[in-house]
Amino acid sequence: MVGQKIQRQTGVALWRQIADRIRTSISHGDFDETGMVPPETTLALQFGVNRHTIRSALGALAQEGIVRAVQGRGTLIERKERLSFPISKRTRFSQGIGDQVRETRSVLLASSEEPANAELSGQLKVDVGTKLVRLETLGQADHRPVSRATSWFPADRFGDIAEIYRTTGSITKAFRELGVPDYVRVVTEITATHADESDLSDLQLSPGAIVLVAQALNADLDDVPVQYSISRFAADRVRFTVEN
Amino acid sequence: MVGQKIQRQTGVALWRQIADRIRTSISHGDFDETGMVPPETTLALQFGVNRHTIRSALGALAQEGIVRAVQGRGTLIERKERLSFPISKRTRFSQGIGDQVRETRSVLLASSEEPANAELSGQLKVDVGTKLVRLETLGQADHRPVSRATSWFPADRFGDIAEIYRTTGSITKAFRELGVPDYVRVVTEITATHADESDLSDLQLSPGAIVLVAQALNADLDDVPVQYSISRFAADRVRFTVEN
DNA sequence: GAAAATTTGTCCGTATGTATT
DNA sequence: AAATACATACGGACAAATTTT
Repeated sequence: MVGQKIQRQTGVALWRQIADRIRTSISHGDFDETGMVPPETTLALQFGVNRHTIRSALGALAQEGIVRAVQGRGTLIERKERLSFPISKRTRFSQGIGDQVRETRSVLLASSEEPANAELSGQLKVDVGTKLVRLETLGQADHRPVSRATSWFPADRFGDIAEIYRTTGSITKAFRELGVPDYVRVVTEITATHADESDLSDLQLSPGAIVLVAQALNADLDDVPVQYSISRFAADRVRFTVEN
Repeated sequence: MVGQKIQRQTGVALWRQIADRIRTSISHGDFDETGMVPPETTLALQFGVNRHTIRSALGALAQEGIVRAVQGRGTLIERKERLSFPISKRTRFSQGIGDQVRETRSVLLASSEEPANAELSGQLKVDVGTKLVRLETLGQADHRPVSRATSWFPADRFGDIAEIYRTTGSITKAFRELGVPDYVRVVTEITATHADESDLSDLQLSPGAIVLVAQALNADLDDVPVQYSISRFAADRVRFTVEN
């Protein structure tokens, strides 16, 4: 918690910087002994700001459901979560975090058909204009959203994948039904950026939050690309682990 | 460039959000045809803000050395960088990005000895209190800082690593001189957070920027841990790629 | 070369958000 | 709760430099 100073006049309000730092500390387990955030006056002293500013920060965290202020007692930590997502040859959403949460679920938000543009054709190794199925999905762990993904599949092989996914809630099962018994992760690209508007609503984030973006390519056992996806994770809820 | 809307009253100033988006577009190659950013009036219309707000955003990017405004002509793109860092069994700083830049260099910022705490002892598989060498290093590509790392090594095997690293500028070479001909990446954990004060100065970032944090464990060929490191990368300058 | 159009630079003022006291 | 100071964002107007016509 200590260490870095708060920056003024940077385009990022003090209350937001402090909220981000406290959120990180909570997910880091810094306050696990008491289960509470330090008193507002203590935080104000630590961060070198006025207590009002601390209250703005804690108010934002309360809005996110991370803390709950109780008059006379203090500010209780309601939730601290940072799921670990393994990235490997056999990366799958539900299996990877299955042992960290009670229930994982995938929800189909939307689906459509669209022609491959330059980027998609390059990734999936199809001609530009080839028909693709696009799925918009939401990954949940214990009823809380953790990832929002857009996936593309060649329509000739996987034209019905939306319907199968809707009923099974699993890409792996949908692939199996469509004649792909197994698939492997070819490459994953990881970047980070600020949350955009749809991240905010889909992942239930507060504005200014950070999202980890994973662009992944999956191929069948003959090395033919079957899925290209762009997944966005709430950075303060997940961590990627690459094991070699 | 299009897509997400700009968020108001979120604690993150509009000019900062816009600067982040333009920076991403530049590194994405969106303006490669002209080598210039669109005119301020065009951007103002696109983002739905006043031209002055666009000027604040472009001013921040000019401060970073990414663009340069020329009266009467437009705003020229000076530099577009997003280095790709491969993460694999044989991950090394200089080799991985060697083909993307002309020159890579590592600089030793500081070194010290310290006893292993609970976390470090768990990672390096040594007893708590075991003497470790800590190195603070800065990775540069073409004279621009890209990563800032803190590394720990067991002092019994690598007591002199600081001195050797200072002269060679390479962990790989230092290991070799100290009897470790080769080493492999065991695991890498990736998270993202806001830049802290030392990130800002070491990586020459503007406040509010995002850093990708990679916690890595390296082991020798007998699977004995030799290095645990926490590296911080400017998120808008790098991308991690995991190839399976 | 001259005029027009385009684009960045600077100035004024006003309203709102942020942070402190 | 209120007063104060500063940062942020907007709107308009004009100047200066460059490109286009």
